[in-house]
Parts: sequence; structure tokens; C-alpha cells
Amino acid sequence: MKLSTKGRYGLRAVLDMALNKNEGPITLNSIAERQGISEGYLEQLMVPLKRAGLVKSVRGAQGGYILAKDPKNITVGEVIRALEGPIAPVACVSEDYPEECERAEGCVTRMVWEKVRDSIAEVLDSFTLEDLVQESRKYTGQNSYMYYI
Amino acid sequence: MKLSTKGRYGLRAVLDMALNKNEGPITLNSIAERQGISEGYLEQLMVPLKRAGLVKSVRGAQGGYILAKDPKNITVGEVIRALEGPIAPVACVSEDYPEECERAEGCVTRMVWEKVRDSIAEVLDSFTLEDLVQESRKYTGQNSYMYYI
DNA sequence: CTTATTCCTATTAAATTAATAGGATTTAAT
DNA sequence: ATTAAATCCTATTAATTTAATAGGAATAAG
Repeated sequence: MKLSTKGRYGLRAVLDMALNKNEGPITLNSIAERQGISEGYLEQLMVPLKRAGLVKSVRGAQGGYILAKDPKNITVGEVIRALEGPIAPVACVSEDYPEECERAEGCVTRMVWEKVRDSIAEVLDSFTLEDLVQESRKYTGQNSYMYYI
Repeated sequence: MKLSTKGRYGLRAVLDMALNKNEGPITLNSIAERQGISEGYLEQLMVPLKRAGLVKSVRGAQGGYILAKDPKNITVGEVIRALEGPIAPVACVSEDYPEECERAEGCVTRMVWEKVRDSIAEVLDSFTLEDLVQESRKYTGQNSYMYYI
């Protein structure tokens, strides 16, 4: 029942980008340093984040990554889904394409997993990156970066 | 964000036991057959379930396993925790012994994970085995076993 | 032209999960 | 007593997923 590092690192990465969004394209190298995540691994996380339309890349020197949308229009749920796939405590109740199960007819544990899925989704969708930025500012002051998230 | 088969198979196993609780000790062999789970694997699942005081074993011929408590006093949450450990979408917000994190001070993503943890726990703790038995009877009638759960 | 960067693909390492195997122990039934 | 049915125990292996690394190609600023 754990999130993998994809989701955790990825959320930290986009939050880092939200906190630094007025600095122009942000290099993975700088995120990697601030967040203590390997640059190569961050690279892999950017692929699904780009595909999901959450970040954009700027190639070449002075390039880097920027958020594709305003932080208040990006929910934690979007980020997590982009990185970990549809929310699904078990495959048969996946948000996307629930896996067919021969036992489905009359399955009574499934209703438990459905409720778990919905409650997770509700929480994740209730937070935007902007919420986290605001929260972060409480600790670090208006203009300082938030390294430890 | 997936449950492992430990939790899924284990819940099916104890529910199977709840549905057959008037039959005396239930052999792993019979659960394995009804549920399509390898007997050896079930054996491994019984260890933590016993330790958690949810099932009792009866050794020797005609032995097997029985629930240690009434189904209405066993929650899905207890079963899942016994098999998967404390609920913790990330280690730093584990129900039991949250892992210390150097970034904890001023960590803003943590409040998200805490809410996720609590919402999962709330759902899992809201269902008892008896609830699932009742639900199951709706499909199969009062006295028939529920094979497909 | 050089440098800094993303991009792309492949590979490896590590960890976890799932399953299997083989035998020791216990106990009911004969 | 003997047998058979079952749990118990430990170790091993197989499979899968996660995490990280490596090496270079493409792009664009200066």
C-alpha cells in the first residue's frame, strides 16, 4: 500500500518547479541538487509528466523544464496518476480499465476496494500545487525556496 | 499504490473461513481449492494472521484453521494491517513508527500523505468480516458457500 | 563552435513479492 | 501402534517491479 518513489520524487519535483516558476526553465540538475534525487532518475519521471501535459521542456542551453499549467490548476492527483498510473488499490477497481476478474460476479471484497480507491482519489484531487506552495511559504517566507519538501 | 496479494488473498482466506465457520477447523487445502490460491502460499499468510490473533490453528488430522474472534469483531483493517503492515502511503506517515526524515521540518507533501493514510484507514476499519458475510449471502443464499470473493 | 541542456534507449542493480520444496511435528482415526 | 491428514518451519527460487546508471544523440544559446 505504498507509493513508489516515482510518485514521491515526482511530486517533489513539480512542487520544486512551482516554487521556482518565475526563474525561467528549471534544469533537472538544479532540482536534483535541491531535492537530493539522481538527475537521471528525474529524467525518467519527466517523460510521463510531459505526456500528461503537466510540464513542458525547453531544449538546449539555458533550457530546462517549466510547468505547463498554473500551479493552482494542477492537482496532486494528476501528478500521482501521471507517475503511478490510475488509482487502483487492486487491479479490478482501477480508475481506468479495471481488469476483468472471473470472480467478479458476487465479489464482496471489491466494494471495499472501490471505497478505498475513491477515498484516496478524493484526498489527492483536493490538493493543488498552489495549496502546497502556500503551505510551503508559511515555513520559508515569501521569497525563499523550499528545499525540504 | 497497490495492495499486494498478501492482503488480497489473506482477506479472501479469512472471509472464506467466516463463511464456513460452522464447519469446524477449515483446512488450507480446502481454502486453496475454493479460492484458487496455492496452499503453500496460504500457509505463509496464516503466520501473521495467527500472530495478530485473528485466526487459530488446530494441528493434526481433522485440524485446520478457525477464526479466533467473531466475524463481527474482525475488521478488514485488522486483516490488512496484519498482512501488509501498518497503513502508510509513504514511510514517514506510517501508523506505527513513522520513519524519521531529514526533510520532515517544513515538509508540505506530508500533510497530503497523512490525509491519504487516514482516509484509507477509515474505510478499511469501517468494514467487518460480518458485513462481507452478509453481503455475500445476498448473492448466494443463506447456506451456500461463497466461492468467488 | 562550444557548452549546456533535454532526449532516448539500454542495461544493471536492488528490493520486494510470489511461489515452491522438503521435511518435521502433531493428532484423529483405525 | 500405525497411518494418514494436517499444521509447522525453514530455505530456496522465480518473477516482477523499482531504482539507478550509462552513453550518446539532438538541440539551441552564446
